[in-house]
Order: sequence, then structure tokens, then C-alpha cells
Amino acid sequence: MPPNSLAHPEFLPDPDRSREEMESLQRELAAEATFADELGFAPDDVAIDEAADLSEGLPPAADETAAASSADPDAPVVVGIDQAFRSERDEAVSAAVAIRDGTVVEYAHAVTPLSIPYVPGLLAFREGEPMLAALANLSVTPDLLVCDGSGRIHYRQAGLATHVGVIRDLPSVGVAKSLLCGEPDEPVEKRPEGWRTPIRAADSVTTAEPGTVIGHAYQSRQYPNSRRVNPLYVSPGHRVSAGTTVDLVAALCAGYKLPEPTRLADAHADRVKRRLGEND
DNA sequence: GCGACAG
DNA sequence: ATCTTGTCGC
Repeated sequence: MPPNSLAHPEFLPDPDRSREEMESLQRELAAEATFADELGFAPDDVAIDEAADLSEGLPPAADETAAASSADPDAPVVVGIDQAFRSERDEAVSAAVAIRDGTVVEYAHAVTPLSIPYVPGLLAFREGEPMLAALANLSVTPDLLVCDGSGRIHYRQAGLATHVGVIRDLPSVGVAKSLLCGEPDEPVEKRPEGWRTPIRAADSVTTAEPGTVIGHAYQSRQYPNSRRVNPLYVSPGHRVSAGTTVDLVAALCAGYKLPEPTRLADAHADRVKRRLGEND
């Protein structure tokens, strides 16, 4: 099965499709997803210990030909994907940043017209195509995708990360800043850095037995006193278990709330959007 | 009928 | 997501 979006045209956006049809497609897609570890590497293998300094712009992509880098050439490639929007033109600017052994090895992006409005639960039909377009412009092969949004934490266990992971048949995890559905085992307020608790399926998750662990709340960053930071809501996209997903995200965080791949993709998307705005 | 709802 | 300055605290 060729790892490209053409293998699953039915999951691409179509303005004429009804909500019921899209929900049906999501149940089919979720049935193809694997929520068990099929990675080929461990969380430690992708750990990032030093956050990039974005105060003076994004770090340059490491020059592969100049073997002056101390980075491990055999380490897994983690790709962070995020989007920015040109609301006035109804276009999405999606960015993909490939990182290997803590170093950026490639930046890619794509500008895609949006055909579907944002509807909670159907986000993948709006943003999935742009994300796949940015991924297609990457020359390196990803070993893991880090998406901005939910994966298994979804009404039909078919969030954005699952949608993209299944279409490309690549391991993927979803990192969301707020909870779409499901219930945390414990209250998430004011938790120390590193804290985590399972998110279990409730009645709103129609395709899972209530109580099934579909993801975790993870406190990636916290301040000693005063101001509080909300936790991240991480969940498996494809080919990863819920437990390994938290470990992967924990390994990819380097001092900021968001994991480095997402943080850099976010900055790259904004940079591309800004450059586009200067001209047309 | 009302509330909830990734980006 | 996006519209946006200052501001509180490490």
C-alpha cells in the first residue's frame, strides 16, 4: 500500500459530503488504526534535551552534506506539523519540521485552499489535506508524526492525528491544548511538572467501551508558584499505545509547554504566513 | 430545550 | 485558529 493520500481519496475533503457520511468515514478509518506500539524505536531514542532558542528566528536546517554535525544520523526522524491560517483568503499554511537527534534537518510547507468549515469532531476533513500537502513536500521519511490536535481522544477515535497517521500509515501522536471528550481520572488543576493522568472514554466516545484509556492529560510545564499552566492532552494517532504516547511527548518536551516538534512547526507556519503576507 | 465541542 | 499591549512573575 503506497504511503500517500491517493490511497485514501475517500478521506479527503469534499464539500458535498454530509456530516453523517463524514462520521461514517471516521468510523471506517478508526477501524484501520492501530492503538498498539509499532514504532521500531523507544521514546528515549527521540528525546530532545535542549530547546531551540527562537528569540532570533528559527534555527537553520542542518546541512546534511557538511558532516560537521554531531547529531546521530541513525536516530529516528520526528516530524512536527502545525498550521496557520490566512482567514481573509480561506487558505491554510501548513508547516512540517523534521527533527533528528534534537536537530532540525528539514523545513517544508504548503499553502492549501480550505473547502470545509471547522466543525468540532470533523477537524481532520478541514486540516488533514493541508497537513498531508506539507508532508508531501518533505524529502526525509518520517518515523513519527506529532500533530496539533487529538488522535484517539475523539468521539469516534478518529481525530486529526489518527486521520493523518492512517492515511500515511506512519506512527503518529496527537497533542491538544484542550480536551475534546473523555474524562480524566483525577482533576487536572495545579499539577506539578511531569504529572499525568489517564483520559477514559465516556458515553460521548461512541466507538469505545466506557472506561477505555484513550489518552492522557500531561503537565509538560509548570511554574513553582503563582500562574498556572494547563496540561496537554495527548493521545495515540496510529501505531502507538496511549502509554507510549505520553512517554514520547514527555521525551520531546524540552522546557516549554509544547513539545519541540510542535513548537518549531508552529513558528515555521507563522514565518511562512508572514512572508506570504508581505507580497500578495 | 440547554450545554459541550481539537484548530 | 485569529484579533492584540501590557503586564505579572521567574
